[in-house]
Amino acid sequence: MIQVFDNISTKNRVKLLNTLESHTLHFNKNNSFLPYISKDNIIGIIKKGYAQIIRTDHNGNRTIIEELEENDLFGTEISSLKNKEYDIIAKEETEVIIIDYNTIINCSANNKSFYNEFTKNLLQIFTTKIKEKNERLEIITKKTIRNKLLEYFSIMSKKHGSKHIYLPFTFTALADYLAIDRTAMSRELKNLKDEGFIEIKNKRIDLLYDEY
Amino acid sequence: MIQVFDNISTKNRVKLLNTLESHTLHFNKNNSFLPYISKDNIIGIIKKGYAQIIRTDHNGNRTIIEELEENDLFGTEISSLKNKEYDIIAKEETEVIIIDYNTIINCSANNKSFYNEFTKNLLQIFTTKIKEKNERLEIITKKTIRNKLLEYFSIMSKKHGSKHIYLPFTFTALADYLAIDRTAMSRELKNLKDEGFIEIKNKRIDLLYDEY
DNA sequence: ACTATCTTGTTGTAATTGCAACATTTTATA
DNA sequence: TATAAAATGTTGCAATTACAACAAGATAGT
Repeated sequence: MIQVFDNISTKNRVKLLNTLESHTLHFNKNNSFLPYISKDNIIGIIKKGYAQIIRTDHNGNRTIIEELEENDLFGTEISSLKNKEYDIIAKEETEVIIIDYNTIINCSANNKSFYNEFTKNLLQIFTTKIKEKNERLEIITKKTIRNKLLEYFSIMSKKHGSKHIYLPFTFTALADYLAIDRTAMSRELKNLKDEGFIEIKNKRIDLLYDEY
Repeated sequence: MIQVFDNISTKNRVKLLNTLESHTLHFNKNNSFLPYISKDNIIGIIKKGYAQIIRTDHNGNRTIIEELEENDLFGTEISSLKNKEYDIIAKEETEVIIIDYNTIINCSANNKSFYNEFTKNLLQIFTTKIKEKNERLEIITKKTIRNKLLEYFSIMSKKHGSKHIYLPFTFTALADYLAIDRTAMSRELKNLKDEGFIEIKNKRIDLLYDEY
């Protein structure tokens, strides 16, 4: 997977960050980014450390929306950043690079290769993000829990070319991803097992059918 | 809203399209694009005309996913293009520019301003797309029809700074957008009216509450 | 202006789902 | 390793929702 600074030398990275008038913030464990990010239209890059985008709904339930590791990018969920439900929390000592999105767009460094590499990298990262969101929409727009699960299985199965699906996260997180109640999902998974469509061993789901 | 060829002169546009080894396809009314697009990893631009991305579900119900007008872009819903449920249909005489996505990324025209403008335009278009998808996810992940509607109203209201919302499409299309049954939505809209939360006049919805 | 097609509103009903409450197990962390 | 926190599985039940089947109104195409 492409990352923001791919094909940009360490030396040029410094030049790039100067050109883009970036600044770096430091956060200690469990500190929130948001109070220190004034503008909404920014891109953040995790320079070092590890953070999480957290959402707290009106019932007080907290969900991890995204895990941010070194070189990961945040801020494209732009409409979300000013949304009071969201917060970004450093889970360890973390350094963050903040760049004004308008500077990226209006910057006149078109003749610098490091700048053009950077925008190309962004382009690819964004393309991937769009694909991921399409995928999730594809799944969530199915009307029943069963069909959401089957669509999810189908996509995962195609992606890895296998009928053995290894859940990349917990079942609780899967329910969040599918935007359904965890216990209702649990019930439906049991139904699928009982009807002989799937088998579940820990985080591995085996598909026992050919097509759906 | 930014378009793909903004800030690129007609002359440079020709150079750009050569550099990117693009080719142009012509379609008559009601013709499908897909049989003529071999690769999956492409970007299409509507040069002239008008087309629709259509989805046909397993029940045979057809939904318009997106309307494509001059200079509009398709193909970022990349995972969708090879999905058999989807089709793109010319609704009138239409010309389409096809560009291999890999050519855009691997192209070595970094020194050409028209190329850099183009990638910057793409960047902005993609950012907008990501925002739109986030917005929809934000809405669809709400658990009840009522909350989906209220979230939609809230976003539309903020976006236009008004409590008068003008539906940009039909109620049928709104139900599709929210991924809910149309008649169930209709019932819930009636409830919201009866409880004094909203008023509806044609395609205009007035919000009678302050916050939700 | 006529006709076919699309949109909208309504209602009954069965099926699906969210929620609450709980017991267990697993995983983190002091 | 002890203890707290998070994940999992289960079940009953009330609330929500999809679906089917209409009727009536609006819109578009010829």
